[in-house]
Amino acid sequence: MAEEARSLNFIEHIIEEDLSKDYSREQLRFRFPPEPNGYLHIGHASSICLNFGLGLRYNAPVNLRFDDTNPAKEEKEYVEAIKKDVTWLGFEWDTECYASDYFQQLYDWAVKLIKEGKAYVDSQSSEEIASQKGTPTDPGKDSPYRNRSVEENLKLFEGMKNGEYPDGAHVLRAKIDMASSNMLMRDPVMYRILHKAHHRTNTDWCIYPMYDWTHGESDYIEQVSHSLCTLEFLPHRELYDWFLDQVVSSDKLRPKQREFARRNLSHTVVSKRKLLQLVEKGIVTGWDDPRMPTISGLRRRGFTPESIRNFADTIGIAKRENVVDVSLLDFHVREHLNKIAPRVMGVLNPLKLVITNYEEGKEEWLEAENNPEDPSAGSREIPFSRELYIEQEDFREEANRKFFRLKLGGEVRLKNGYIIKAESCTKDDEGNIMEVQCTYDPKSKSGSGTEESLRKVKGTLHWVSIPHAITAEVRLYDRLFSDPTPDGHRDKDFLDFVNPDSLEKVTGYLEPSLKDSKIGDQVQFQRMGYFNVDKDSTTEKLVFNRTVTLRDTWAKLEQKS
RNA sequence: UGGCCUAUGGUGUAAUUGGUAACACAGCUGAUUUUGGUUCAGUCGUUCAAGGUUCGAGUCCUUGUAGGCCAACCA
Repeated sequence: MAEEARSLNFIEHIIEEDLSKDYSREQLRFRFPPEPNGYLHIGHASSICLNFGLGLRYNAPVNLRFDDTNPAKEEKEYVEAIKKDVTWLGFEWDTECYASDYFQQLYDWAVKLIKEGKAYVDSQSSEEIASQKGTPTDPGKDSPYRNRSVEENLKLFEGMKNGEYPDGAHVLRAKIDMASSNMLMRDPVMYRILHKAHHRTNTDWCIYPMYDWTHGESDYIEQVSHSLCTLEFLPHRELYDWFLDQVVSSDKLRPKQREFARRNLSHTVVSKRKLLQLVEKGIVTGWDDPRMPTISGLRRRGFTPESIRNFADTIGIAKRENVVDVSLLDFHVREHLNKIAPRVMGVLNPLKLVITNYEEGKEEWLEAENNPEDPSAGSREIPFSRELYIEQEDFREEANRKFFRLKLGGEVRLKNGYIIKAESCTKDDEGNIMEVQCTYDPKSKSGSGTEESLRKVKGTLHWVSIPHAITAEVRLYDRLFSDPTPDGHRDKDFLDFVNPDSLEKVTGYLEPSLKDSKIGDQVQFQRMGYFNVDKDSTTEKLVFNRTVTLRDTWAKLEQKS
């Protein structure tokens, strides 16, 4: 229903047009083609949501294809991590494919090109080849090996395949046009020699196909109808089509490459090289550090698949450059977590509060609803006693009317408990407030229905009973970079913008119901934000991550004044 | 001294394909609220520039401007 109300993005317009002309719905097929050389990040999430979203929309299969043509960089470990991330996001691929499964077919086609005089073995060094390539404004020069005979090419290529030559001795090049205005058409390399074991084919091959030669042909083999990639591949399209021209038969579907702009997120970087630097320099603890923009980092931080999918849907897809504000991602997690996260109370910056007219040693169990957004979530009981913790920020000796919290002589409600009045406070030698003494109105108990309980007081504070509180390590995260576009400055390195305060660890005092929390559990610490239980948690020590704060209009007010 | 892509509020994306510039976020007001949360109501503000075609242009044409991509045996 909602889907029909949504307007189409430009890719969907292309598909609709194809459908109205020469494509049938059954022919639609998509693919998500990561190279297994690193972890997926939020940018990949957009691409995943685009391709799998299209699959869902058109009821078309989507392949997960590993573009594994460079054994120097790729590992099985990444394959597994990628599969886990895609699955976690909530998508199901039709077929798990590997470009390496097509090595033989690709080789056979390459032989065909050689026979047709459309490919040749070049025996120069990569430097020599590069120097002949020309520049975007100057045409290139033909290689001295460009006109080798078919027989010689065939023999050399087979020798390459059979391991008769060392790395770099020869390459196979397509014979296209050294004067093309498109650099990629200047006799691109199709194969290089690489005596390196592959994570799937092991040492079966010592020549490996290049991206351009592999990608379109893989799409063709899998009969992918729309091969979607990012804008920097636009110049590759001409070559993609040229390679396809060499093998396509008229009774099969011919794939189309179309390009969209990659989504950039403010206050973050996504290039693998830069992410790796963050890990290697110890700025973060690993690829799944909750501050990382990797899928695994976001997962650990407490982001939900739904929130990431909604985010991707909202930002959409287009062809212009963009920097999406992270606050939009925050919005989507809050939106989802607001619906599903149970409310609990936890004090992160404690200030002792003593209720002087509350009987010493007495304890009461107060009923608290688990989620006002979801009545079916039920309620639980929380202990109340004479000595409590509240947040330091929730008490001031003096404050103006805008301060809806506790001040001397002022009243406030303790959430799910009683209305209290601050009477006095004690300070240490330096003037720091150490304790607040207050009185409570015994008839004002929440939910008791008495006249006193119905009284409106302006502020409501969360709290925790000191004798009942459990402690936990709470990790408070802030954005990793202080600049919206850390890698967008020519004169400065992105590392110059690392936010030194992106992680703060505090001890939290939590209501005892949290004692049996499991790794991954998500809760809202009322008035503080959404948190989840980190994988570092043990039975002895709970560790919480703050996923995101609550919207905080008070903090904004404070900042202004 | 090249080729190609792009240009819509602070941000991202739309616009029945030439017919009232809309949606979300952010911002600001107010209401509700036992979370300064949520929810609700309202508000702010936009077609890169100049020409042209047309009854009518964000959309088509021309010129300009700005930004991006292209010279890995990476993907």
